[in-house]
Amino acid sequence: MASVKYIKPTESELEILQVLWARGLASVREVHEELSKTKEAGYTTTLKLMQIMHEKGLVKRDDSVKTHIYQPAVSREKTQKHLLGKMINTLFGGSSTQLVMQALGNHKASPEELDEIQKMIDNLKNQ
Amino acid sequence: MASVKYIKPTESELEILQVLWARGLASVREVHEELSKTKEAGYTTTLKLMQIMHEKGLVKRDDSVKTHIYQPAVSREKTQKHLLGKMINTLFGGSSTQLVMQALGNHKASPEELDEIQKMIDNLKNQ
DNA sequence: ATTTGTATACGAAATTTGTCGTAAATTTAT
DNA sequence: ATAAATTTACGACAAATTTCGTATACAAAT
Repeated sequence: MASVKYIKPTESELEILQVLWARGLASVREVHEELSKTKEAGYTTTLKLMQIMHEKGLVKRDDSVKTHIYQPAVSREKTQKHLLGKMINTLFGGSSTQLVMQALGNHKASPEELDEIQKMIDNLKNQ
Repeated sequence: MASVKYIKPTESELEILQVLWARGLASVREVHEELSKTKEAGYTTTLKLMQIMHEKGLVKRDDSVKTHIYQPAVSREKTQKHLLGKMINTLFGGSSTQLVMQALGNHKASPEELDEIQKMIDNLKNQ
């Protein structure tokens, strides 16, 4: 059982992963254009970050062509699970309920979304 | 309107804040003892971190006595709100519902807690 | 063929974070 | 009063993160 160590993405790496998760595949240029919308950064900075992410195993890439094509090597769900778990521990005293209440209170959800959550709660109760 | 810039606590700083939030007041020694239960670190490391936190304005302290007494200068709620908001944006594509679903799915909540959440949802709906 | 543009590779610097050793001050114990 | 223990102050270092300049390779355009 070769346990694969979880690699915690940094803040900047998460921004890049966001783009890759949304698009599936992307070149450095494409990722950089996307990030530029909300952030000031040089092209080579993005390039370097993505190269490091490749070394770490956070992304895969096809470098058989001149313009390398990257894709995520870690799933969005697993990353969410890890970081959420950590946040629940270090910020909400281990109580996921506290986190949920805080999230619902501060960040408006639509009635449809609330319905969805309610359904999930019903499911959890009937187990 | 002198806008006060929000200071993002680091991982280690959050651990210290956790202790201070729980106790209200504490000396470096007390914080360090608490942290030692789950973590290996030297006393002066904790001291240094808390001094830096004081410079940053994350904690207040009474240094009129030999053993300085620290207390949090930022509220747990505000810190939760900030970091949660950031996580929703960088990891859940801006959807608090996604985060809530993920949290409920992965981190078991008791029936009582589920009731509590349900009540909150009902409230939000009737607005 | 030469120029222009785009891409990667690489090294290096600046920052941040976490770590700890040592000195100085002060309190407590002998 | 002296020694031992505790505490703060301070500097320095190592690792991680982020940034960018420059060199090199290669493709496309002229």
